[in-house]
Amino acid sequence: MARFPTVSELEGVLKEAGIPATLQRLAVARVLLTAPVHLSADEVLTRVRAFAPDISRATVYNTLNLFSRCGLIREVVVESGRTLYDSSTHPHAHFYDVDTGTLSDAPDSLFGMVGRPHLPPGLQLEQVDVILRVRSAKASPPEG
Amino acid sequence: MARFPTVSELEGVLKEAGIPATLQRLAVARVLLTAPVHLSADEVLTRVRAFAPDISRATVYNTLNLFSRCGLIREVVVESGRTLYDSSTHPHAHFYDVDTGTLSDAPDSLFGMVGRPHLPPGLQLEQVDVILRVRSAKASPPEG
DNA sequence: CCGTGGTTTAGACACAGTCTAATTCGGCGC
DNA sequence: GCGCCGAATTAGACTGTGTCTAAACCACGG
Repeated sequence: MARFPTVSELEGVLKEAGIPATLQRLAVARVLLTAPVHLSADEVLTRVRAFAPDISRATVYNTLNLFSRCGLIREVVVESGRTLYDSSTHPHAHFYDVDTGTLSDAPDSLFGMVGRPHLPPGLQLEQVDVILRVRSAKASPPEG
Repeated sequence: MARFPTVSELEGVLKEAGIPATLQRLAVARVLLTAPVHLSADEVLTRVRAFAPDISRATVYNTLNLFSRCGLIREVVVESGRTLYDSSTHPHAHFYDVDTGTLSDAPDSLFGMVGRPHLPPGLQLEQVDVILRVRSAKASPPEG
């Protein structure tokens, strides 16, 4: 997929994924599916409330898991207790800035290893997570 | 490093890493550094108590963070709220079986992409995490 | 023997995420 | 329009990881 859907296309996107559209789900979709973002569940909740003020935390979590299971978004666990949700589902690596906690997509050139690594028999590949942990590093004073 | 240290070598290993040896730390080291394992903090705590029955949870967490910071072990966050500690610190990819929750080391051939990907300027690479999420899959009934 | 700095400790705490049981919603046959 | 039913949503309790704090402890040097 190349383009992000517009708001009016969201209902179709959910349908196509086999997900009955509800107001709450459309609100989550609007936050996560219409532009490239990396958000925590909590940030999603906050943003979604702009469109659906009464949505509950549980519903956001349910919906995130649902979307993730259906391949509409991608879960990225960057630290223990810190999960981000990525609009982009196509295989790609991530930069994670350990100082700022910022996640960003890495250029495809950094995702070389994938293809189809031959696995031990009986295993089927679900997903490949590649996280390049970086430091934005203003600190490198010694060694001068 | 090729071999895992023996129990009697542990004190030297800690010294070399700049870590004052204590009974508690030696106990943790014994569990994590003398053989290839992938353990959660809780599993470490349980096993450590075989050698140091009165060690506290806080100390185990402190020590795990300390060892990790000093490059003696490696933290692998496999799921939100599930962190495993790996005896092996050399760069390598992991298999994570999402059904059983088992983590295992992948052959080096699967870690092709590394080397030194040229990063955006001002970023310095801390660590590369590659997790191949697999399913042990007894379920593949249709498509027959 | 005492002081000092690092280590350990129990328990409180913070937070992400899940679960449960009850309510609400939305479509459908009547 | 009315009532029904399964699905979706909800509040709030709950769980499990991991951190924090303040006190106790320990080893060592003076």
